[in-house]
Amino acid sequence: MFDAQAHAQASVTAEIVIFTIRGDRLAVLLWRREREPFAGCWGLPGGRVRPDEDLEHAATRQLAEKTGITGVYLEQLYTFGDPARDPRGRAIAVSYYALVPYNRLLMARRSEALAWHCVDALPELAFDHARIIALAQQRLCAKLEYSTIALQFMPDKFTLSELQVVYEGILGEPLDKRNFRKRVQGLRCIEDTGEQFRAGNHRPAKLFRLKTPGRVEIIR
Amino acid sequence: MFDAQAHAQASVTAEIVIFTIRGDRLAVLLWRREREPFAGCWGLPGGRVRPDEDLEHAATRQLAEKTGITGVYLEQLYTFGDPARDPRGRAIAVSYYALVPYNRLLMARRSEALAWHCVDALPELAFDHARIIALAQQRLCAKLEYSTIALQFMPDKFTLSELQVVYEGILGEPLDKRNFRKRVQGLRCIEDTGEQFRAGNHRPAKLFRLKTPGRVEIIR
DNA sequence: CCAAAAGTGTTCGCTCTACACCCATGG
DNA sequence: CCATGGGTGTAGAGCGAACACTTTTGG
Repeated sequence: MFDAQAHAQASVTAEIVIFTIRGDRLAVLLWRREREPFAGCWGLPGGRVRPDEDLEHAATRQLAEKTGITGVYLEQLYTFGDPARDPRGRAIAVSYYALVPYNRLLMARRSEALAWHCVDALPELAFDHARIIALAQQRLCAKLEYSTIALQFMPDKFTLSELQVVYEGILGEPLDKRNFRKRVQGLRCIEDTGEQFRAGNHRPAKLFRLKTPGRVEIIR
Repeated sequence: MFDAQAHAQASVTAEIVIFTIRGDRLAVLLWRREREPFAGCWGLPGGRVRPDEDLEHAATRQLAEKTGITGVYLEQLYTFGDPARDPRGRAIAVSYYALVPYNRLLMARRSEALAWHCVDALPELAFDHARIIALAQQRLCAKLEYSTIALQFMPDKFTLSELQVVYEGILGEPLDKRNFRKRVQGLRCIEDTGEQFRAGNHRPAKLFRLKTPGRVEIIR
């Protein structure tokens, strides 16, 4: 192993920014800390990377252990290593972000300590987690423009109006319905299921599905 | 400090992919390893992050110590943490990439152990460094499209033809001269110095400079 | 028949692309 | 005067933005 004297070894954690669309707004799943430091404060779900574990595996595991969520889109975001970011000592945070379909808000592992917070009304956050969330939001917003990442928020079947709400929730601005439909149908990533969705006193909507569910395409 | 028993602490290194344009091709600066593992093999310049040092500081320092290069564009790339990536034990590599103007190929710290290698003719590389370089190249190529990052390869004064060679070297394909000039001048990031550059039996070229040297703009 | 959301095409302006010739200089 | 790279404009195509009415359903 390495010589621990010459260079202090660091604690490495995986921290996960878990996004969903709640109602019509982008939200993140936060975890209320019980222990010091920042006891009682909200922070990102996350924890130590195990000695023989890949970083992405650690992120997937933290996601599953803390929230019960599995099988969702996950991508590495950035690594934070300011020596002062953790008062206990040197801690490297490898951050990830995950996108959760909005029909999975009911978590397997319900907990008082977990709650969704709208990104434009966040509480005080532990460590540098506010900065991590801000960066994740920025990245997500940028990826909307040149990839099909937003489709990862959708359940198995969804309507085009629902998809439009997702785009609008992330971008924070309204989109033109006709142009939006032309664009997403032009991506050739979704297909009509033939089924319809009735919801109220109005014309039913066609239900669509992803052609290749897990896949995120780079476009343009 | 953290409990070192419960979770083994990891060695954290900063590894730097240093790009330049040599001739008309994209090249990376590699370092011939003297010690095991991978002795005699080429690898990325890099080394341990110090106990009280920010990650970006570590990358800047490694760059300066190993190559003498300072004051260049540097950006975090990705963090690699496969438990098997270093045969000595757990090692987290926070990778960065740097862009060096091509008139700085003469390094302050010349060394037999350092050499530029064209990205499409790389030798066998230590650890997972081939993968790191491939990712850096992909990122650089993507950033050409939506930012002014290529200007970071330019010296204080440069001609539009030189700039075009840089774009072509990164993209690996020829560009139309007139369209290229229209595009880069439309960015409003460079200005005519009024000076000229004479180089041979032909019309001299106008010299341009960056309006705001360190700045990289996101475009489109 | 009324309210509510679903669904659908066309026009215009702009941007991107393709393309060829004259200019300034050194030898 | 010849060779060499520097410098310049225009036309056509494709793409994105703006914009309003008809359809289907439940009550």
